[in-house]
Amino acid sequence: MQHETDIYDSLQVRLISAGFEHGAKLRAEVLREEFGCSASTVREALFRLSTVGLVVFQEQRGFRVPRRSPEKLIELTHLRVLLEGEGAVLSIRNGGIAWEAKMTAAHHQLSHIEKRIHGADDPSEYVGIWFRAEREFHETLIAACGSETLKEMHARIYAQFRQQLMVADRRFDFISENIQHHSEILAAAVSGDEELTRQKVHDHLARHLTGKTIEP
Amino acid sequence: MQHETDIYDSLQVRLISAGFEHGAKLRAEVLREEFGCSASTVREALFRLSTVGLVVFQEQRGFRVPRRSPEKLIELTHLRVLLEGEGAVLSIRNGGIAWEAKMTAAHHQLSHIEKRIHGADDPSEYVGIWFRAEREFHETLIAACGSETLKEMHARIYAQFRQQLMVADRRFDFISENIQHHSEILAAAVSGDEELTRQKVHDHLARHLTGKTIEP
DNA sequence: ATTTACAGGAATTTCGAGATTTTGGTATAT
DNA sequence: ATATACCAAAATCTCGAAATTCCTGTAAAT
Repeated sequence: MQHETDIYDSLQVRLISAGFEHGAKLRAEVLREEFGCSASTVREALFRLSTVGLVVFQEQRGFRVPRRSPEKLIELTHLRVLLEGEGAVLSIRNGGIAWEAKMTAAHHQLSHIEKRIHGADDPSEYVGIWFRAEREFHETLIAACGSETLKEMHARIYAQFRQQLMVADRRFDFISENIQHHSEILAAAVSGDEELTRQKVHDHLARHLTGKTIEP
Repeated sequence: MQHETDIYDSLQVRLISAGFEHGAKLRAEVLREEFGCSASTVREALFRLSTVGLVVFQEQRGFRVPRRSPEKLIELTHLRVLLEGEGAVLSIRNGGIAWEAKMTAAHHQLSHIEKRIHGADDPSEYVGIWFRAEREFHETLIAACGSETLKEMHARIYAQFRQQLMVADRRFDFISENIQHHSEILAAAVSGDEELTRQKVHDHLARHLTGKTIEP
């Protein structure tokens, strides 16, 4: 049996991985069929997603996928830099060897995938797997920060960030840059240099701070 | 007619201003009567509040007011310092004269109330009005940061912070300290000294970073 | 005495229909 | 031509009851 929570999760995945058009209307009656449940159940899930920012709710006029906007992406990027930088610094202080090990593991995994994408003819088939690995890497970076609240908040910002970007570039033109970025972040983190880590996190995301990432 | 949103707002207010016991169960059937609506409507509001962190939801076992915990308060304080510091710095850069004017206005209002509390026999009657003024002051501090996302996030953290504290000290023993803090923040902000402002925001909240603010 | 099994009752979750509101199109008036 | 008023279709919101799950206290078994 499908639970409300399953529907919530399922919708969340679709919302951050190009499962819907930007600005599309989300009609509970329609989604109902897909999940084989009643409209009110979908409605509840959508309501929750709206407080998370993945869905826009307007009184008496239903739910929508948020529109893409350069400004929003800039704001989200700014917050990612802030939260991820802070989380990384705290992880450096509290994480110890165990965290460093997890970091290198997560990086190994990610860089393996990124290298394959780099040499692939059709990178688009890697989209899903790359998403997971990249998220895992960034979550590991702040995993030892000691604050569940910070991690939750980061997860939300990350999700909205992804939703805004929505595989802006399926050809992965940025991938070779990214390989470099990720290993620099790893190196800085493991070396224990707090300010350098912050800097590298910033540099990694800097291209989204210009407002030129999204083409209409 | 009462709208779902009204119920949401109403519950939010009660949740952050001692309207419920910590850890109390929130039964939709019970709250239903209070609002004169159906249980499902209350349920939806509670669901939304759960994604905001003001209510804890557990599958198949309903809703609760979050328990008080020193760790949580520390985490929230840490994030407040981070977000409010960042927001203040951005406001300094973007706010201009208009923002400085609003800051002095908000501070004037707040300090007026705080001085009255300082000299009052029974300060508890000022609780509500002080809450509003204090929130207004801190919201104004970041009002010109230019990021709606940051402001939203700060509002959430602030609400959870208040919920944890829940008028921990109704006698306002801290009030004279606070008067000092708030004017130092104002002075630093208006002077345009970014690092000093960050520092003053930190100092203002520092006593909540020790884990000693909440007594069981 | 402690554990397990089994009710009966209480709370939660789901559902679909009815009430309310918005939307879009058509007619009328300025 | 533009604006306003009105109406029907469609979508949203609310409700109370049915279905499901959890909880508590009692009885039986180890």
